Amino acid sequence: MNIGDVAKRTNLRAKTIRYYEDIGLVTPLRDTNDYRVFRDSDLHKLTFLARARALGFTIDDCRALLTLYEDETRASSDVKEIANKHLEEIEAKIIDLQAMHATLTHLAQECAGDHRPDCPILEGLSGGDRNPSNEAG
Amino acid sequence: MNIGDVAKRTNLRAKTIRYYEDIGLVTPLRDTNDYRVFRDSDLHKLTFLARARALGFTIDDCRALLTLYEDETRASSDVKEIANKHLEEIEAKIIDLQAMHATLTHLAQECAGDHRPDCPILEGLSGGDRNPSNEAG
DNA sequence: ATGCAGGGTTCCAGTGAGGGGAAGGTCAAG
DNA sequence: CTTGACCTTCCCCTCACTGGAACCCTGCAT
Repeated sequence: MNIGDVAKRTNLRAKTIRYYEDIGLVTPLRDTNDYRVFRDSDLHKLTFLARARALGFTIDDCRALLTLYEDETRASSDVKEIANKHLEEIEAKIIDLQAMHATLTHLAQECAGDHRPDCPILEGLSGGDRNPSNEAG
Repeated sequence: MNIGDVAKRTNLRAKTIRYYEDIGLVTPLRDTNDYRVFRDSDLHKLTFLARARALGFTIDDCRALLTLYEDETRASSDVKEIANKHLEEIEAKIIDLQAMHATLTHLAQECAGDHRPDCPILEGLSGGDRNPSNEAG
């Protein structure tokens, strides 16, 4: 199978697949014309990678997960550890974003949003009343 | 004021402040020894930038906000528009992260996490049962 | 045989928002 | 005069790709 077909089946872009080969995540064969030739096993790996990336795992995590995926003697605890670590990072990001959202919503609510220059958003950013992040770091 | 003092007061790193000068967000004066000399107005700008960045605004948004901040004849609607656009982006990110979190939590819950190789997480990633992202794109 | 569209290949450069670190100049204190 | 803490510029590195140039290959119609 050529790279274009693999791209369609995995919903990855050809560029991305080449990149994944570059960094050693997959190693397709080569035809006599230098075209990449993907076996079923390559397709499985790339599908796996696409799903792991869609869940937000870093490439490094994906590499580790792929190694575990291919290791029949793995311990599921190793997989779960990676997953739990990632879950914690996701939670931290959500909390950060929710804090930003709350602060910015508060500021935006107080802003008239008309032709006048008075703007509580700018006042808040310039250090006016409330602290958008942490003042005492 | 030298860059180190400004860094302490703004909670920005010296590297970041130099970068902000590089991309034209601030333009401190220079002493005879080439040291940057920051005026109060520079300090205000950098404080503003630090807060805006802490709220997740991109550098481009920060530049626009800073321009509005300095423009006494601005319309607050221009500020609010940037803020609302950013709020939407934050909301979209939160939704994405929550979806990832839900899927991964579900997979992790079903994983024993012991010495055995059986792992619903890996099965889910390899395309086993549920779709982690969108199957029909 | 030729033309062309639509694959494929490599390589280089850029993204955002800085970070790391080298090599060197400057300043205040002892 | 030396030490250590500053400051300067410069260049490469990050992460996970993306875009584009320049070129080769394939299949089909003419």
